[in-house]
Amino acid sequence: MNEPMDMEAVLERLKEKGLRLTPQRVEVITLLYQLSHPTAEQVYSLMSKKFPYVSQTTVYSTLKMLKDLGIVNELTYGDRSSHFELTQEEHAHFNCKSCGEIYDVDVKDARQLQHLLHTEQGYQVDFVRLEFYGTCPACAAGGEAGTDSVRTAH
Amino acid sequence: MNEPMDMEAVLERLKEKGLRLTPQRVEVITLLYQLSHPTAEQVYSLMSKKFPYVSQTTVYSTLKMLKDLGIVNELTYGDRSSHFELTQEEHAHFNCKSCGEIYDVDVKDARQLQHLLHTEQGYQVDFVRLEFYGTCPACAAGGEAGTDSVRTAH
DNA sequence: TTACATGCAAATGGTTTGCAACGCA
DNA sequence: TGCGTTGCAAACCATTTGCATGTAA
Repeated sequence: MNEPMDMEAVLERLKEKGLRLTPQRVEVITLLYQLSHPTAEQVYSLMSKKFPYVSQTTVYSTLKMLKDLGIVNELTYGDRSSHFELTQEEHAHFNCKSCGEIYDVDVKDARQLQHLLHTEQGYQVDFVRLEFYGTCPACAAGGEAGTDSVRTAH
Repeated sequence: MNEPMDMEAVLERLKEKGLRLTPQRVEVITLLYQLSHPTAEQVYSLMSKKFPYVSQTTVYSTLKMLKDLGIVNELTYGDRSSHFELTQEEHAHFNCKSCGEIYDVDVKDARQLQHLLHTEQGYQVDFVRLEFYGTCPACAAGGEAGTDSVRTAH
């Protein structure tokens, strides 16, 4: 499993960008290293123990800043709130419908992963979600024909 | 590419369940066949042309019913609203960051897909999201130890 | 005549924004 | 002194809910 960049490198990255390493920001980052895919609310709740006067605004803005820098990744599911994780390459998530935990799993061989997850690790896979993000051929061709209009398919 | 079940089969499925084939429901289903991964708002907006007095409530409840029956799949992204599609097996999505379109793509060979998407179809893949849903080994072992508490990881 | 559906309006709740106060560079 | 940062409160907005009305079997 790939590891996220270490915390010192993250703090260094912020300094490079001229961003201040406030106690609140350091604590949000620390919690991201300690927790498994927390929601903003979970980060806020735990921060409140050490910083009673911290605001949700600060937690949200810090998470947004880290996301914009590519340091954290936001995971959205069907439920209301997003989950956050430190960016790592080459991994997938296994979401347990029973306990709700989000597990990081290796994805060296994506094709066989679903099968191997079951036979070797005991995960029962009901559903796989695979999303690609990037630029489509039409847009890459310079068409810049982007529209928000609804298009038919099928 | 796998196709979704045809519309007559969907309507038959509702009848089997004792659900009424109201004009509103038939129109929502029809639009799901005509549109590419629409949001609830897009469905509502287009329905309003044919049914001026349709309510958002009906659109949302119909989409939820279809989702509960496994007929439609809900896709959540970082932006606010969910997108809906008729359920199909063995396919992935390519989300164009330039035009915003969501493309269905084949995923016969998930391992090589990212590479093939680029070399054979011209898609530039920046990011792949792969999510598994199911039951983890601990829960499958009958522990039913599910909690909503935050757990540490890494 | 009863259970299911619809639609209006209000509530919900995660997230964002406006703005004044704060504090490091 | 200036600008980035914080935090309170209000706004935002997709979605859900309460409830009265409508409708089909």
